[in-house]
Amino acid sequence: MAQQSASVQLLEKIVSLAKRRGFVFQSSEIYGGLNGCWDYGPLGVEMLRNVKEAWWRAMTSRSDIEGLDASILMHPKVWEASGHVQNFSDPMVDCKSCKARFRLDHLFSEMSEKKFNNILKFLLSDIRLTSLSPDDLAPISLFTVDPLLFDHAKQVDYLSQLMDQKPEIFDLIVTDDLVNCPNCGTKKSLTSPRNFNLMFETYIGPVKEAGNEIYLRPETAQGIFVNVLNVMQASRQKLPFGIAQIGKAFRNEINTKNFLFRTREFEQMEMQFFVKEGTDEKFYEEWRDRRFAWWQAIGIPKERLHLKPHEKLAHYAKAAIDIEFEFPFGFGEIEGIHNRTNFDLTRHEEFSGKSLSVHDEEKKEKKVPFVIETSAGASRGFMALLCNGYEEEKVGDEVRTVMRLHPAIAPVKAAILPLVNKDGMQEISEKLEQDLRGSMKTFYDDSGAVGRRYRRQDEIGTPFGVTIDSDTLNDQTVTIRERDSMQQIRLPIDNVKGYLLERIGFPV
RNA sequence: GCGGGAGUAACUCAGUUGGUAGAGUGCAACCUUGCCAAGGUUGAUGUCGCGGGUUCGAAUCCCGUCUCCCGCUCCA
Repeated sequence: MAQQSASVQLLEKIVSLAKRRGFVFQSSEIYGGLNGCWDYGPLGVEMLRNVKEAWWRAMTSRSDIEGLDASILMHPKVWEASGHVQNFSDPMVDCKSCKARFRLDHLFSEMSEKKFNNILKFLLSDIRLTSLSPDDLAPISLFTVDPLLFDHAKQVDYLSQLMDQKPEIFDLIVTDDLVNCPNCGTKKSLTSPRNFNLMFETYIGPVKEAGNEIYLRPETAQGIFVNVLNVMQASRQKLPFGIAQIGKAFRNEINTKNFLFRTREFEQMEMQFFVKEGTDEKFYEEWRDRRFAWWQAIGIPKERLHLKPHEKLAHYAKAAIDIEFEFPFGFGEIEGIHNRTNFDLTRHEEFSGKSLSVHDEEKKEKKVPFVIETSAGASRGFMALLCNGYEEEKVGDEVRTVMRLHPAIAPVKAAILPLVNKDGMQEISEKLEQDLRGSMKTFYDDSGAVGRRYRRQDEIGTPFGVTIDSDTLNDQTVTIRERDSMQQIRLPIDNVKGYLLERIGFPV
């Protein structure tokens, strides 16, 4: 077997630690697991809650952002309006010979121009194409007649759409040898285009029958859009203002991958900021910078973050940029900032028949607001923080595994440790732990050597160790040992709570 | 979905031509220790991923299947 790369080993170490120490378990493990699904264990759930809490505070501590928690199941028309029914599915074809699978539009965009043009000619001339109307063919003939209108990408899109709707046309092209498998080159081996819908479908009500299909939301944003006027009126907000929401979303990915990074069920932290048209670009830049700074505030160094603008924009977006984190497998998106324009609200107006425009007092007109979206992955952010924090550090001749988490993010804030188990040190420690417990997540441990206990805490990212020793018995002071530096300071036991609370606060 | 690798204790992994399941770490208890995982004693933990098959007998051979990792593919 080829030697595993260091990055693979690193990810496996993190996964192993996550399991061993109770951050993340595989879903349904005793049944052999479920592909791409993970459970958060005792430490993981604390940490995930901290990530979400940090985000929630950063958002809703502002006077111009309100919170919301919309339901996962929504009216099916929402997903028609959002474009997911149409765009969230890709027509795919398989090669019956080599079993490779291709997206239909990729098939067209990657073939030679000559071959592509042959297909266009075929469509315009073949008399067997009875299901194609003159309207269907008009865009193609337009492209063919006028070279100025010849836009390859547009034609590819158009052809893909056409053949998605009328797969029998694609079959004819295959039969006539106008397209073969780009992978193995076999002729007449491609299947009809089939739709792969990435939305999870289920049924509302106990009876599974046509007409009551419903989707699990593939993104949380739409719950915000359909509620924009409710929130605005209830909270008496004016433009510009935002709505923040944290919740699960579901995508039936073809492949899951890379631990928590690509899963079918994931949690988003989204804030949609509604602005007047014309101010959208300013707010887009402002939120991009603010969000980029936030990830740094919760402990990710700038060097491990990238801002990556989208080259191809989604159907709804005017501008889009990803914040990427340097995972062991490479840079991957942890948040997207999009200028969604007025696309979503306008579409919901069309599909619902209800006005979603907002009255502008200054201009005396009603207009549909523009939307700047910040959409962060809670699960991905969680994983990024684990990967970022994990470090094997040389201390003397030994290796110390330490999880460098921001104190606000760390699942356990302080470990309370009697240096040894005698002279009443345990009793004092237990009393201190009781006292701190109401204010922060603590852990009491009196087993084995103190060094071992420190190291155990290092591995789960506990930022502080409070040790009760023989001096405590005389002068009521304790030592506080800091995780990253391993340095200790001495404090009166009565000041411990105040000191810790100050250090573990959430960044704003 | 295709191809490659893997799955044995909580973790990392041994396990010979098929013959009663192993190590290290960890965990628990007690002792020792008195500030950075290394001392002593004792102890617990296994559907050998799952399901079939071959066999007197399967962790081991065969078939199927699930999961994880890698590469394609996919990721509006």
